[in-house]
Amino acid sequence: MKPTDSELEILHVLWANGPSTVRQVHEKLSQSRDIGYTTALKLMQIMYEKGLLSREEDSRSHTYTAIVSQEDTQRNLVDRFVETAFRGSASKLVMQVLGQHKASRAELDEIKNLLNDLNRDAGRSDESE
Amino acid sequence: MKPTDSELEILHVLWANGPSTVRQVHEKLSQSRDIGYTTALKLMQIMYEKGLLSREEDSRSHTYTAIVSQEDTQRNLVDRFVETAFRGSASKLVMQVLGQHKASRAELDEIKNLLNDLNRDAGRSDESE
DNA sequence: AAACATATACGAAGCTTTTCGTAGATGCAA
DNA sequence: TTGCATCTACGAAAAGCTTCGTATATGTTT
Repeated sequence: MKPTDSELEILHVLWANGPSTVRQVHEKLSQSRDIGYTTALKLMQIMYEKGLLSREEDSRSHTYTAIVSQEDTQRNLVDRFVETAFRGSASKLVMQVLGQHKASRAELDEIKNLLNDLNRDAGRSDESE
Repeated sequence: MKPTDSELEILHVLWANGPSTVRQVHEKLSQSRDIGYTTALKLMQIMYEKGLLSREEDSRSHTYTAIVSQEDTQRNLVDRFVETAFRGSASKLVMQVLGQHKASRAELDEIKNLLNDLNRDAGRSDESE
């Protein structure tokens, strides 16, 4: 189930802040763009119907929680994106991202470390061919 | 101008094969999914109106060409994607992609080389802060 | 020339996404 | 208890995407 861009905004708020009411989510969203309260409400209701969110009915308002995890969601999104935008070539995507976005040295080091591990694995499987 | 998923399919065909008629594009698309001829035609007409494609009117049919380059398009898509899916963190995206997709040793080496260059740059700008 | 194959143009239906207005319920305050 | 603030529910409009049917033009074949 692919969340839309608006739904993704809401998921990010819930992932960052944990279970929240519509009001809380709306306040966060308002910081970065113009959006009506009932718009946020409607979005979250739809996401509830879709099974993206769960909710607990408190006395007056509802508290919503993201059911889908950030990890799973991002993995799915990446899969689709690699497919549609890069015809399945993940390494092309990586090259593109690294080329056009700045990263701190710490981040680059982190990526390098991961890369070293992967390189060992690739080496192993290459030898077996 | 963000191409839709369907439009991206067509762009990929044109990028790979060069200027093509609707029939040629439709035949390529048919290999991977069910799509009517007039559907492909309509999509390409819309893309022409949007300025994504140019066309040359031959005697009987039209020959379409991608106006937007693959590089520019992918750069734009990556920008949007980093923003919406990873809240602007390009390195998170890279880590995610590297973790979940296999790459050959050659590809990994290529990425590593790029990374070394970037690391030098990051080092330089770090020192100036 | 008549019939046929194949091209484009066009309109429109069906769906999804985003947005908001309005109505009705409910807790709280005066 | 009456009214105010605030909540949910609901409907619906506007826009964009995808799809295809039908009409019409135009080469090609017989």
